[in-house]
Amino acid sequence: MGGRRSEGIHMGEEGGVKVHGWVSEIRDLGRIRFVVIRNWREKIQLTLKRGVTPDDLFELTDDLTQESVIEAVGEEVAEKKAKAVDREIVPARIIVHSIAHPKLPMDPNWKVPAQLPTRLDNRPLDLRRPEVQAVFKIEASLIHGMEEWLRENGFLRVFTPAIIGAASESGAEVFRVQYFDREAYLRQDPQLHRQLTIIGGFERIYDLGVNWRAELSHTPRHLSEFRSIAVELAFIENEQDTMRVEEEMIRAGIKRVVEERSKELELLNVDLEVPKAPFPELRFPKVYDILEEMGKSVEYGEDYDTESERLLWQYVKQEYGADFFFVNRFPFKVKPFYVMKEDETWARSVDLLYKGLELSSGGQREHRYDILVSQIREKGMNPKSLEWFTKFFAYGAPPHGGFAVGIERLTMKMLDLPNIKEAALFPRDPERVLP
RNA sequence: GCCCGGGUGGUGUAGCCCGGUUAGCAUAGGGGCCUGUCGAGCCCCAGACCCGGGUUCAAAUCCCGGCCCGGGCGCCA
Repeated sequence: MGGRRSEGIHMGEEGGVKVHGWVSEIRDLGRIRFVVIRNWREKIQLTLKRGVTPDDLFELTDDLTQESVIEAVGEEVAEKKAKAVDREIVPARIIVHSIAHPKLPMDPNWKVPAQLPTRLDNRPLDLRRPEVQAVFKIEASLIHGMEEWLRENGFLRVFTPAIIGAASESGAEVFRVQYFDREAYLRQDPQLHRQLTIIGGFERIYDLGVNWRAELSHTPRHLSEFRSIAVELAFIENEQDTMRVEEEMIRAGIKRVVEERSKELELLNVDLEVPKAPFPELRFPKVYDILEEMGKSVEYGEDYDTESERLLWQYVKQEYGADFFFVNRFPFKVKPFYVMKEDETWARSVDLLYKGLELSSGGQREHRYDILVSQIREKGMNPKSLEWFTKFFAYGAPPHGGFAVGIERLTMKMLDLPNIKEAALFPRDPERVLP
């Protein structure tokens, strides 16, 4: 406290409490007036009575509008009569910080629900809703829990570059940026630099950061800008080691949410449990048989589609009662050059799916220089263009692997949100870069 | 990028198929009444058919184009 903000507040000899917030409702009954304020913890009702409350407080609150920002000092009512609030205060003093324009572009009280585009156009007002704030409180706890687990297990947080001089993988579209007199790109994934950090002798790392994809995706599960928690570890036996880390990290994140966000989960009507480990693992080529049994035909050696992901969830739900599951040993031909092959056809390449949605890709990476370069050729790429990356594998690379979990996707599925944009404060998609 | 669906007061919707009233309702807004409201209540007021073209005596309504939005697919986290 202190400074200009508390000027004009005098607690009085008898003391009192000080509250602040955004005006949620004003109910004027003539001789009595109620002003309900909300902040990110609670709702508080200020009760003003004619003849009891000083007249200047009535005059002050005459001009109040919904969403105005005020502070108040007063006596807390011990036996509050107000039902739908956490506290009731009889104010002795009110400070108005900001009068809101009376015509709001949407209603944070949600008497008339707004559509998602309207909400996102007016996101700062939308964010005032306790249900919306709950999503981000939960997300923060989720990340806290995952980071805590990683640190306790010897992982070091690192920052890898967001601007890269060469498109990091084939496939996903990249955003081009002007980099002095050259062209550069925003990273789609911190993948390759995590590997180079491993080669730099950092044995267990994670990078919590932003990724960009310039895909024209119009779906409820894609963002042009998203965050991932990307883990890489050295001296692994095989891809199973990365899977164990991934499932424990996720369990720790969810455990934290369950422990400290019960109020928010209840508000969102979400019944959350920490998933059991190990997560079920499905493997190619058996995946084709499972899908065949479920009436879905996918050509042997090819990748599956979105519908298959949902069918496989249905399968593991029936067989194991699980929402999280791994799919391992993808065909090498559908995965990037850097994955480690198990044999000629299949790779130690692992996806983690949650409720039928891909949450992460990962697995064991190829660390042997000659094989890595030959895999680049096999992909029809020019080894020269990737030399900036591959050359360091010639100077000592340990066996390693990792994964990158999409944070908004994890949050969305955990809370059964209908759209991933609900899990980003200010989401970016092909149509939206403002606000 | 391809395929579907949709744009009505500030917000959310009815009306559109089957063309013709003052375009209805809720909520927010303005004014009034009310001493315990809590989605407060009651009375009054103001406020809208995405843009352009076409068909027609007449278009929110039918047709074409554009713009915007949502969903499905592909790609991926």
